[in-house]
Amino acid sequence: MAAPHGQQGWRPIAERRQPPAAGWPPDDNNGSGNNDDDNGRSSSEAAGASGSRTKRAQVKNACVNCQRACKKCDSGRPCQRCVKYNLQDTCVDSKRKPRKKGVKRGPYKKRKKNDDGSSVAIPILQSDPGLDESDAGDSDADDSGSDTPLVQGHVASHARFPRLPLPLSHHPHPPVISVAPETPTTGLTAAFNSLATTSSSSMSNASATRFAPAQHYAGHVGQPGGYRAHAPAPLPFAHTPGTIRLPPIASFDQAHPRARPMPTSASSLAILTDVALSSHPSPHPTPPLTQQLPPVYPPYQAHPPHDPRSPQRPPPEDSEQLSLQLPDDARSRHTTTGESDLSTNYASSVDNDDTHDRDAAMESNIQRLSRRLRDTHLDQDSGSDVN
DNA sequence: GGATTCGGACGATCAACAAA
DNA sequence: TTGTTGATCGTCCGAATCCC
Repeated sequence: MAAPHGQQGWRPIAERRQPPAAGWPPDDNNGSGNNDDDNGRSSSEAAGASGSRTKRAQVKNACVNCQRACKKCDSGRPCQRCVKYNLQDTCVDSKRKPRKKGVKRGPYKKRKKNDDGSSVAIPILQSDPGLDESDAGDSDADDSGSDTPLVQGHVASHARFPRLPLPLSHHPHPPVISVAPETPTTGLTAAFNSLATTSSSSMSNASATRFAPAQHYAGHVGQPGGYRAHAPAPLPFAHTPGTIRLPPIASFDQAHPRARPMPTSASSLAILTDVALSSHPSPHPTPPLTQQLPPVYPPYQAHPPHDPRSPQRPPPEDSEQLSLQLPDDARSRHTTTGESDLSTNYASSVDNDDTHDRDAAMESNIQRLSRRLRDTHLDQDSGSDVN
C-alpha cells in the first residue's frame, strides 16, 4: 500500500522526484539501464538540480506489459523492460480508448480582462452557499443538482480500472470486480435500490442519503471498455469461487473523501449482505454464497482472461456462466455511440435478449440475497429500532 | 532480493466553452 | 475563429507486500 501522508517514508511529490541518497533508482529501473527518459536524460537529471520541478517524461504509448505493471516503458519495441523480462513477443503498444464526446461541462470560469489586455479566469459563484470557492466551477460530487455525473475529476486509475489482487498466474479463476454497469431503470437496479434503502435503514440518515444510483459509477468504473487487460470488465454480482469480490469502494472513498456514492449495485448488495451477516449471524446458517452461485466471468469473454505467463488455463466448465456473457461487439457498439448522457446504460447497449437473460439471472441472485438479508434482520433485529 | 501490487501524483490530449 | 478550461485517459513513481 502506498504510505499515507504523514507516515514515515512519505515525501511530497516534488520531493520524491529528488533522488534519495542511496538505493536510487529503486524497482525495475534499478540497474536496468532504462532509467532514461525519452530526451535521453536520466531521471535524477530530470528531477532538476536547480530545485525547480521538471516535468515527468512519459512515453506516448506504453506497451501492454509495462501498462499492466504500471512501470516505465520506452518507445522502443520491444521496450527495455520487456527485453529484461523476456517479454519481447508481447511487447506491443497498448490500445487507447477513444475519448468520450458530448460530455457536458457546465459553466466555465468567467474570464476577466486585465489592464495589460491579458485575460484571467475568475470563478463563477455557485448558488449553493455550502460550496467554497474551490468548488466553484468545479464539478464535485456535491454538485448533485447538475447534469454532470457525480463522479468527476481524477480518480486513481486503479479505482477506475481495478487491478487483480493476485498475479494472474495464481488465479485458478480470474477475479472479477463487481460494479454495476446498469442504470436504475432496469429491474435489477430497481430491486437493489429498494433493498439498499431497506438495508441501510439501520444506518444514519446521513449515510443513507448518500446512496447514489448506479449511473454515478457508470461513466467510470462501470463503463464498458475502460478496463485494463488484466482487470476484467465487471458483471454485476460476479464473484470468484471461494470469495465474493467487493467493488473498489475503498479506493473510491480515498479518491473522493467528500463524495461517497455507495454504488447501488449488486456488489453493494454483497457488501450489505456481508455486513449484515457478519454483524447479525443467522441462527439458520446457509451455505456459502459461492456454493450457491455459479462463477461468472466478465463480459466480452467466453473464457477467463488469458495470462501469457500461465498458458494452461482450463476453460470454464460450467456452461451456464457463458449464458451471461455479452456479445463481442457490445463494447464497440457502446463506445461508438457518442452518447452524451452518462445515464446511457450499459444494458441498453447490448441486445435486449442478452440483457434480459442477464437481468433475469442477476435478479434471481438479488432476490435470493434480499431474502437472506431480510430474514437475518428479522431474526436478529426483532424489537430493535431499525429506523 | 526480486517480483508484484496498488494508491495516487502527474502528464497529455482534446472537446466544450467563452471571448473576440 | 481562436484561445482557454477542465474532463478524461494514460503513465509510472515508490511504498508495501508477496514469494521464491
